[in-house]
Amino acid sequence: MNRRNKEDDRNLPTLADVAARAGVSTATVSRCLNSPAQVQERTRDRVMTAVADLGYSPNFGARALAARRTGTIGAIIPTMENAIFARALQAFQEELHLNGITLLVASSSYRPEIEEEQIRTLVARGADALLLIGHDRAPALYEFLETRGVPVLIAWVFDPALRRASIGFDNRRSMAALAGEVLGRGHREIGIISAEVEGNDRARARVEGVHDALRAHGLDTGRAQLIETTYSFESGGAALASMMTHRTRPTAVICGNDVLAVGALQMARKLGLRVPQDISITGFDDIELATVVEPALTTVHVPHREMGRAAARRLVAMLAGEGPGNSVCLETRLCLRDTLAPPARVL
Amino acid sequence: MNRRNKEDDRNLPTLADVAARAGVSTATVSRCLNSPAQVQERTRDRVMTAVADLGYSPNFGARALAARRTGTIGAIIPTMENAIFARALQAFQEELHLNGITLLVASSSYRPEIEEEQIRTLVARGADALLLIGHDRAPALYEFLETRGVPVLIAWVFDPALRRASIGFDNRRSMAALAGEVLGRGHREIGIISAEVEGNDRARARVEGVHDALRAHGLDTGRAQLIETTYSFESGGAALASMMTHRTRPTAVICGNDVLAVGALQMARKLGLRVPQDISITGFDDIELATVVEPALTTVHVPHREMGRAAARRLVAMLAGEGPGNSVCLETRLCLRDTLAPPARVL
DNA sequence: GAGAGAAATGTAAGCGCTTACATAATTTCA
DNA sequence: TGAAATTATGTAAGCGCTTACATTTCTCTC
Repeated sequence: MNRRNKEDDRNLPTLADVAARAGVSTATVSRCLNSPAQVQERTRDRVMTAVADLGYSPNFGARALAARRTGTIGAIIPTMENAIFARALQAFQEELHLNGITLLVASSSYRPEIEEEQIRTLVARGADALLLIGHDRAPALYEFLETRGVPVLIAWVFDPALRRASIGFDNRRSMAALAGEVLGRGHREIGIISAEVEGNDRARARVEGVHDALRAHGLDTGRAQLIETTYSFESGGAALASMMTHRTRPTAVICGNDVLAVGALQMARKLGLRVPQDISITGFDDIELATVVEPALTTVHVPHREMGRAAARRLVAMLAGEGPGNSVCLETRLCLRDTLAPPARVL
Repeated sequence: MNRRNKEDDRNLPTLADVAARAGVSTATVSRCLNSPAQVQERTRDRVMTAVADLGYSPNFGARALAARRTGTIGAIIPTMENAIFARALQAFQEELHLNGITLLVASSSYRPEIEEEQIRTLVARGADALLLIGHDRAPALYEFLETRGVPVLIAWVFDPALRRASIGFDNRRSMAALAGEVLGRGHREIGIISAEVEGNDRARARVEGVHDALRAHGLDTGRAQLIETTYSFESGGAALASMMTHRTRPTAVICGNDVLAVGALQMARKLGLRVPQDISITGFDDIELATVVEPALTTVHVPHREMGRAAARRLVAMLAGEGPGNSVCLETRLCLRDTLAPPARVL
């Protein structure tokens, strides 16, 4: 037996109330709401009037219980404060909405243990499917999702070697292309400022991309000074400052993302270095910031919005029973702007 | 009778399975999960072992139906692409998570009709409570929420005249303070670039704040040229360009938010105007962009994160049965940086 | 206009949990 | 030591929907 909270004594109308008022069975009302085409127009009108009169709105729990799905999809991203995730998430949500699906959101702050907890939480909260960022996570988690029958789509990465459904871009190849531009301009002393690679396959792939480019130029990967740091302007700045204290100062600093790059850019200025004459700096992502700073940042454009939209469509299809299908690789685009130039002739 | 999707033939363990395995009743299992203190330790251990062995996870619909609450709170914001909303939402979500509550997210794209639809959707999706931005919306919507018994908290604004629970800041007074600084430096030809005020009480209040300041200086409010536009760099730039074609060109342009201000700033540069020597520009919000642009933007700092966190706490309290309580007014802070200076002596 | 087939509607059995109330076990204390 | 008070557990009645299947009603076709 159920009682209602003392302060919640209202009695919301139920399907049965609507049915009674419209003079039909509850099944008919349910059909009016879920597959109107099945119901004769005259009947439907009567029912919809009753719905409106009563101010009826279906009970979510009951519906989810009976239908065995909730019409919600969960997304777990590192943080919404990062514009790229926020932007993709916005597109993702808009597209889900078009399909009558609601978005459950959680964030992991780049912490695997929090992400794991969030995955379990969202599943327990009835997420019919999940969008996750990157492949890196414990196999047990994938097993858990598998046994629960929750379809998962991995975004932000494209790695044909992994068989999971994913939609993203080739972090490694994109970064290699950018690094190729840097090396092609004659830079030999390279610094890399990366997000922490532990549990972050995107960051790792980008670093590897730089290494690929070095190798392609016949250079030793050990030659590039690598600093891993947290995601913020300050960290980017601090990393650059630290690099400049080294015996071999880099002539170009390749950053794992635009935020680190802008932080580095500002620090370079503060240190009296001219960009790009004294030092070149590159980013990754192409957030708005990249074109607002002076000089405009050379970076890699990632179609975040498109990725969010496509991810939503894919998940909807997966829920509709289509198999996971192939992984999708979106194209990135080099944005050669003003922070990259050949190194000064001097040494 | 229910059938499962053909491709979904798994049979997840239920409470009854756990109960059977642990040799207790379903009630005891339920208690172990929801109020463990009520169960003897020995029994609880046995139950938790069974839960782990079976990989049990409660069915969300059933739980929501029986408990008459979902443990989710919905938030509807204009857009996540705006860093200020993303940031507040991130803090909101983190705080909710601490309280075991999951976040449902929807966005309205600043469109009242979409917002209304989203409100109804989130309620139908079982949101136990709602966070909304601003007061402006149809009374029928508030009535709907009232009859459904869904607690609502309004964020981003503080208006003691309205009796709804809210947590925000005084947009009008904050902007009046900033505009006061502008006028105090001798500017008399003022331009205002605002977000569209229709259905946006924050934008309206900010414009009124500028008017307040004008009046306080004994000036006619009609004196300020007002352009309403959409939220983007481009719009801000276009608005500024348009203002500069007027017969009386403003010596200071007060923008409704930082994004418009940065857009205006870049356009000013493009037009060959020096900021702040030829023209002063101010923003509102203090997003990261404000300190990254050159010259750094004079603006109003809004404690977005704090607002998000406090909103979460408040809603949790409301769900716990505490009344709506008083509205909360957070303090903003003037950030006088480099885009504001006295007007050139020439005319 | 009878019979077959299609379309619309009704019947009722769960979905898997929570919790009021009943009952059993344990503790307390005079 | 036994009655009362306290604590732990069990019983079972829903929560409000969806949908398989049964039934009724309509539409053709010959």
